[in-house]
Amino acid sequence: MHNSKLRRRSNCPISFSLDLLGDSWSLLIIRDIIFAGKKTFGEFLTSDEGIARNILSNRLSRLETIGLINKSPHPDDRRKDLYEVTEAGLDLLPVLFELSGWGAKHEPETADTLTWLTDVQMNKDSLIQLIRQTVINGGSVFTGSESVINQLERRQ
Amino acid sequence: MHNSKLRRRSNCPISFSLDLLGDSWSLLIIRDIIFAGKKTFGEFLTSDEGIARNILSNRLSRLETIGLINKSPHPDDRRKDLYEVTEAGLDLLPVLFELSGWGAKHEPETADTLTWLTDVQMNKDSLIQLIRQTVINGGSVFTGSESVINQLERRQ
DNA sequence: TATTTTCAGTTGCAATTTGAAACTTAATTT
DNA sequence: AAATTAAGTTTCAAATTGCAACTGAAAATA
Repeated sequence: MHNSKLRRRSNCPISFSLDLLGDSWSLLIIRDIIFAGKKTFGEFLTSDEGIARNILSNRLSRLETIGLINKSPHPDDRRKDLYEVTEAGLDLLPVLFELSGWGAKHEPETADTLTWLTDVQMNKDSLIQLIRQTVINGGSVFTGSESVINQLERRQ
Repeated sequence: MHNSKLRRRSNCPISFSLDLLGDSWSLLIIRDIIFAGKKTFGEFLTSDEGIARNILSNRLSRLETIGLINKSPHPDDRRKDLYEVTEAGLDLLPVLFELSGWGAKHEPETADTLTWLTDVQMNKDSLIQLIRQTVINGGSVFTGSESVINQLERRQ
């Protein structure tokens, strides 16, 4: 609820980003939306990392306050809400890619998930643009018929 | 000392990176070394964000355990140690740049610090390579006579 | 319609982490 | 020899985390 930790520690942009995102869950939620197409509380709960319900609740409202995600009523089920990433949230794509690249390089066991990316013969900016458009249109990188991977396969 | 939190939550490379770096201090230490040329405990303490001594101590030993920094005796003062970034730590440069870019975009007040970067007419990979070499040689981005900014100025 | 199940979130509580300040020990400076 | 500086450690209160049980509303089932 009341949102704590809104004080900027310094005027450094890296520090500012970490003020908002410097914990081990926030970016995973953004990842889940963009890559796995997750949209509801229950879907976030099922991720491998096993976030606790109260932490999830806290992070979702914080991300909403910050303006990285939007919450809206689910059209088909009034118990649920729909969480979607904003443009500002999509601006984190390069951060996610670099974190992913670093992790995959330094713990190769984790690299399987995204070999597709390094395989893709595509300008990085174009790829990011494609992902943005896909997600804006309700899709995601990995899931759904209009997933980014499907689109890329179709193009080949 | 005993280093807790070494269990990987999942096989996702982003999650893995956050297992190691998902807090609000670790990346700031790497930033201080690379950008501000800080090398000693006392220098890290003076950063604007105001890290506490015990947290700093904890993070330095963790970063060393992970292999992102090296610790060695200070040649001129046996009370001090010298902390230097490793190649794996330098691999975080793209992450730092993207976090910086995101922060500067979404909180323009923090952008002053790095306008120099956006101004630089230089291939991004080349810039990163220049920074790596500079830091490997004991320099940093902003400080010292062989700083990256000095080198860039000389080139113009 | 009545009952059961599902869903999102909250609450309570123990364990861990954080943060500030005082303290320790060794080395350097005066 | 005495005072100062440096890197950490210790102590303790406050905040955060994580787990499990609970709640209330809506949906599904019988």
